[in-house]
Amino acid sequence: MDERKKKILRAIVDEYIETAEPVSSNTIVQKYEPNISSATVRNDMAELERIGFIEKTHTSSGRVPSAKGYRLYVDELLKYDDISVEEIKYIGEKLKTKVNQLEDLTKITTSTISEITHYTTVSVGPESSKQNIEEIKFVMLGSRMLMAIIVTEIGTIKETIIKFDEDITQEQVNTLTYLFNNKLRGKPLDMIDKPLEEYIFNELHYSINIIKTIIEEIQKMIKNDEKLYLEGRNKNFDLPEFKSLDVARNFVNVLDENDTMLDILKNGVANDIQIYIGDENKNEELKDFSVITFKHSIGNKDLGTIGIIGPKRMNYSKVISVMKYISKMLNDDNMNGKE
Amino acid sequence: MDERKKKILRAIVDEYIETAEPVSSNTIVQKYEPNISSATVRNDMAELERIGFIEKTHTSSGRVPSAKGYRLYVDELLKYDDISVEEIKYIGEKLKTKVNQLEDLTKITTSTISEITHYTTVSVGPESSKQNIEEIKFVMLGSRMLMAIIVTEIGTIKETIIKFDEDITQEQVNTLTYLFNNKLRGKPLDMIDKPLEEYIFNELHYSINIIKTIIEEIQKMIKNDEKLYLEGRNKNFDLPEFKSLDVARNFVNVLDENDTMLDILKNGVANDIQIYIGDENKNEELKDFSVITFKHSIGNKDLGTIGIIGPKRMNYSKVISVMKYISKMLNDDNMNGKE
DNA sequence: TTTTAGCACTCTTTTTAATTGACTGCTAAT
DNA sequence: ATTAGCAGTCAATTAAAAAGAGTGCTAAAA
Repeated sequence: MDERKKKILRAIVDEYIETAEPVSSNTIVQKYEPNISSATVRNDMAELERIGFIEKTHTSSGRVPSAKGYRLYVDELLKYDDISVEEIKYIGEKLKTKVNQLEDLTKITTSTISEITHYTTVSVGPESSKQNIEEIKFVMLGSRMLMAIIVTEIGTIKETIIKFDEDITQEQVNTLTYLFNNKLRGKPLDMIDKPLEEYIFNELHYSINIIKTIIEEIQKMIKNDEKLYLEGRNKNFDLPEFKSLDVARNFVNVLDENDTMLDILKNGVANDIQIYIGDENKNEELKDFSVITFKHSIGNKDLGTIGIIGPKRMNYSKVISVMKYISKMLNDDNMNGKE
Repeated sequence: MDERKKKILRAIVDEYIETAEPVSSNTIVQKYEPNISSATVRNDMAELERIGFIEKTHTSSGRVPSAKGYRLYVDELLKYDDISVEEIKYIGEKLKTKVNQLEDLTKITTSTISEITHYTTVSVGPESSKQNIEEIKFVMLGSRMLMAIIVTEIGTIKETIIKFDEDITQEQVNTLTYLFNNKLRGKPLDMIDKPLEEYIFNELHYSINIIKTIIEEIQKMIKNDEKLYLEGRNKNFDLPEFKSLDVARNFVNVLDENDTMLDILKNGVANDIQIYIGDENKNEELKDFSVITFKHSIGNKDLGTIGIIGPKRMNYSKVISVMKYISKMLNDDNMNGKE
């Protein structure tokens, strides 16, 4: 494929991303390649169509990129520096926000990306159950109520309120705290399970209900933690592809049964951007969308994975530029700043 | 206004709520009043229009209810028992869910209402800043990190993580705990303010930064608590009125600048249902919608306010029935069950 | 050999006109 | 007081015509 055809393909994708309308040979000449004639463009377009990079919607329409076309565009034709000074400033402001919790940073990052790219953005925090426990604290909030606080080795804090049907004493709480820490320090969160319940019960012979409740509530909290965080849900509704009821419905469905998105996000590879275009998504309902995921981190602390979902003609250049830039910022800040 | 006219008006509103189409005299005869002729209905409709309860969309169209018509319908023509056995069952199931936090109960109630009525539902918890403090606990999570836990007199628990730029000792934390409790027990949450900061500083002469940070973070948490909780945002999009771009846009806007909804919810009167039909809403953007709010409670514990927003032709009967029923359930449960 | 002007052809979109259908309001009869 | 029946109105639907935006191909020019 010669250089001119590549330029034309890029022009077609760029134009289609901008307008969502099939691109005609004339448009290419006027906006991208003023030195060749539309007939020449037409010849090249015929060839590009033959080898499968572009398609027609009907006999006499302009061309739209095919899945293969988008793929080539993303892999070879794209420069990732599509970010303005204003945007850099804005990102800087947002990332300055002081957060007390790693999760909050992920949320801020998520909403920043959504605001700049205008696409729906989802995220999950770092996988809770694999994190190692540094310390567990139990704080009595009443004779039948406890708060469990777990500090992990990477510094995240998880807490939950636990209520009992019977009284518990400070002394019991102290013993429980000692025993939990003794057994769990340095171990991953998913060590809090049924066998642990039996172990603790055998050691203490306290009311099995209290021990059971504690373990169950902590498990519930860990599971709750893996919830999808979602920002900019309705941003997409302005897009022309959402005039199709089918497309809109699929979109809403995919976000609702959030297992789908969770699966995709969990597939992320550390510090690597993954791009799934249309059919490349495993889920049938995503066939009209592209998903870009990025598992971000500070140093080697996993920060969870962010995913952007938009139409196949999403602005790949902008999205990927912003992701790369934010990732860089997070790591730079870490180098200069706080511990 | 005679009995027959009232029946016809009710029929028109009911029919319009169901179909969203102007109601013709023939429809009334066929579905509601088989023993009178359509000409008679037409005569009555002309009169109902003259006195302002119904309107035409054009010369030869059927009638739709006017704001005044809805008002009469809601005030006088409606029975509030529009709830099926399945729905009662479903509500029962949902309300059985064990919760550790009052806020979670509000969330469950909110989502239940949204699921049954198919309308977008919003809620706020009980006004935090007026709640009285029962106890404050500070738990050290590291030499520069603290968790503040506040238990209020009505039993809600609020907690936040606080990070410092300098070290703090367990002894300092103990003193702070004593001082905070001494000063604040029995006082409302909004007593945690600038004057308190000065008082504590004068007593202790600890690093002003630490004291300042603690107070600010707690204030931030309290403020955060007043966030709108929103369920079923896109339920409305299937309704025919949302085909109008203007209506859809207004709806999205109102929910986004959530101050509007917060204001409305805060206007609630304990255990009373408020209904705002179309123009009765203060906010211009709500002119095509109706909002129904209900400030619910268990015994005399305020549980916050729930609001339902839907088209003017919303199913008032169902919405209000469900609200009343849930309110009853909550209070009955409380009588029989747990403390 | 590559590029281009030009024209016929195709398909969609827009515009216009004609028809149908759902109502009401009124009049005259019951 | 009610109702049958019919003329009149407007919106919605259907049909037909015109306009417009493209392409592909051919033959000439570079």
